[in-house]
Amino acid sequence: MDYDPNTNPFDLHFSGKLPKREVSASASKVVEKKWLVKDEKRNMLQDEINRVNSENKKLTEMLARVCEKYYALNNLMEELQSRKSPESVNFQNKQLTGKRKQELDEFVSSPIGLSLGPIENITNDKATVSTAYFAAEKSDTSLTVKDGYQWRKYGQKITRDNPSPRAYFRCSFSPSCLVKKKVQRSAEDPSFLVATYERTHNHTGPHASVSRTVKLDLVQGGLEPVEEKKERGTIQEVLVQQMASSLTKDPKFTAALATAISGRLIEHSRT
DNA sequence: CGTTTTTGACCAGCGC
DNA sequence: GCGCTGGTCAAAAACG
Repeated sequence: MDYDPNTNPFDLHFSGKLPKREVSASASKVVEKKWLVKDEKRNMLQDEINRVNSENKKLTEMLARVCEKYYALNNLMEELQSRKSPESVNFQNKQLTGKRKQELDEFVSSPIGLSLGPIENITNDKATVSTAYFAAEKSDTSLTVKDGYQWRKYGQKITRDNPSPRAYFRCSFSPSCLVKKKVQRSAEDPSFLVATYERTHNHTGPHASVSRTVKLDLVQGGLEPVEEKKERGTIQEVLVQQMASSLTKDPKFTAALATAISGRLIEHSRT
């Protein structure tokens, strides 16, 4: 969308040939004139770049708004769908022996989630349970996960088969929102935080800078290539896919990408 | 001063 | 009943 019909490659060709010409007295005047023309053209181009730049900004904002609406709609769809089909997902769940085994299997075999975070939903009449995995610094002991919602911590426990504690959170948006989550470092790979969500929010989705957090996690977090255990390889792979899918569906990331691309185009057109 | 976090106490479920 | 475990409560402390 940044193609500009007014942009003329003339300048480049001209300047490229300049040094090779023999310079006579009359020719130098011609060159001088051409330089003036070039200056004028450069100014015009600069104006044009500025105009396109501001246009890009507006388009980016529009895109962000559209994506935000899409995101909200997507959340709603997700909620409706999870209310509809309780049995199919539950089947697999009941066959498993322990809670923790279930958690792991769920992670390894599950399809990629629809939106940022949840990989799989398990629904019954009482509650919706979903699990999400976040990359985290090993040194970070806070057990907080930036998923865009606001949480109030109400407990912390040491569990039997995991050296790191489990933290319990409630959604603090409103007392009527009954969503809870548990966050604990993965026993298999301590560079992940495992967040387990119960029920669905009865209010609008996250407004915080989720995409920025995800970007940060990608930079800081455990996405360096790891090639040790088989299990870990699978976990890494799924996480990468999940994040990729999350990012492409995240409006703010899309907007940021658009801005970045337009920035690059402008930069390119300057050279 | 209101909100959030911390943390030990308490409770419920389960197996023995 | 008893002990173990996971989940929650609530008073005190910390925070903004």
